Amino acid sequence: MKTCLVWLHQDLRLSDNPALYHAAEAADTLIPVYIHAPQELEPWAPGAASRWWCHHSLSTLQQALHARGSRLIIRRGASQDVLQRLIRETGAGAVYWNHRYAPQAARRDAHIAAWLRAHDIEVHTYHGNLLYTPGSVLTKEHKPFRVFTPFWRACRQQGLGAPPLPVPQRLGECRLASEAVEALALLPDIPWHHGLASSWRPGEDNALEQLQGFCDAALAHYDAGRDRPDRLDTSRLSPHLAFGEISPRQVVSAVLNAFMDHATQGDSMDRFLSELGWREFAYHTLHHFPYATDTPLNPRFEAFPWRDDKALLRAWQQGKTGFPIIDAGMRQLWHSGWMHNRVRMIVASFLTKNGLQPWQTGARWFWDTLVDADLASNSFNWQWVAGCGLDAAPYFRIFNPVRQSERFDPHGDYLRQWLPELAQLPLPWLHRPWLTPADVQHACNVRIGRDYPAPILDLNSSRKRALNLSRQLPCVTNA
DNA sequence: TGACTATTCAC
DNA sequence: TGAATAGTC
Repeated sequence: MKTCLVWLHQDLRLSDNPALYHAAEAADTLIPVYIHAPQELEPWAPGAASRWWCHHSLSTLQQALHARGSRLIIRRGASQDVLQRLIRETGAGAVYWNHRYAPQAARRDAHIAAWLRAHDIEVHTYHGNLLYTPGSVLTKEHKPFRVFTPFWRACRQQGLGAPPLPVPQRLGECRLASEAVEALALLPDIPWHHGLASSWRPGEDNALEQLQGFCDAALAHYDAGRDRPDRLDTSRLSPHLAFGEISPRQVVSAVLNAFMDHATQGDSMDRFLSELGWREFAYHTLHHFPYATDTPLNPRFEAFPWRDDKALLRAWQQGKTGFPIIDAGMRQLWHSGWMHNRVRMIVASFLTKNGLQPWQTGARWFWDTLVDADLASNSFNWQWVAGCGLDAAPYFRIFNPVRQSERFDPHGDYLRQWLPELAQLPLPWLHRPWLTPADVQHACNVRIGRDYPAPILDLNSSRKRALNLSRQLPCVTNA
């Protein structure tokens, strides 16, 4: 009789879950375990929005396992202690899991794997949440790629991987006691989660449904639609991927099927796949440079004179900067735990370049407020915008929030959705309310400076300031 | 996966 | 006078 533990974490799914699948093949008795140990992930323990999602994701996984006669065993405490206790209680001889890549988690897992093996417990680990194994995609000089395009080309040359695994046929019974999900106290005390609940449906079944809906509708014109925050043309799979309710292999597989079945443009498919490629690039980068969560990948930026402006930061966080596209994005984030990717770039450029606030500050706010908060992607993308990341936006690429707003929200629908106080403003002014003539303001029942803030900074001079500071960065040769 | 500015060319 | 283009940060 062989008893196997499956140590689940950010792979809260039954399908295409290699750890679960292979454990089910090998085990007479299978015990799926989730260990709540946020203290082990500090200083990057999950933020408030993530905890909300986690609560619901665990609940649905619990139900899904229950429906198949199994049970999710939830425990709290130090991971090693919990595993040790479970092994003693059950006589388990093997532990299965899918790799975690956040530096703190990866270190802990490596330590625990060594400890288990030293105690003659089998350890089986899998790369179930990535398409390519971090560390396995290298340049000819066996160094990490620092530019996306050749990285992704090298990945694609390896193929898109094996087809997804099915849900294991036989999970078997599990009679251990579990803590209730509620005992983990993941839900916020303030009634902040109403916005999240009305925006999202966590869980594996919903993730698969979301994927199929995207492939049937928006994927065909993704190349053009993806940049429009006023439309629902992105996949919105990010939180499902972040919690492993769906695997990137399943996403790839569905996208390829859609391409075969209907006339999805190759451009759109390649563009969408390359977004998964950026996700891979971020994970591989964090694998090679685990300090990248807090330290610029380009050492020139260690000397950058970031400012500390609490008032500016607060205005940005609250969506009260006076720039509609910034404020709409930040309010969308606060309300729904998510922001359109185009808008993420705009608000990040605004905070770091116009506002000169450190990218780490912005990354931390996103970490706490995003339901899709993902340490690899979040750190990587903030570094990218700030100009200190790999294959980063050059320092001179500074978004103008008004131009971006006009280009990507041409009818102002996105702005009106999130800024009701401006909803009556007609079009040229909606993107630049501070220039609205007094009589128009009066007719539209809004007074700028009273009902909606005047701009907290000057775009022109702050842009020049950022350019000057960037130009002055010392040259550090990157041997 | 920018924006700004000067310059040119067609009215 | 405005669109298109090139050069610069």
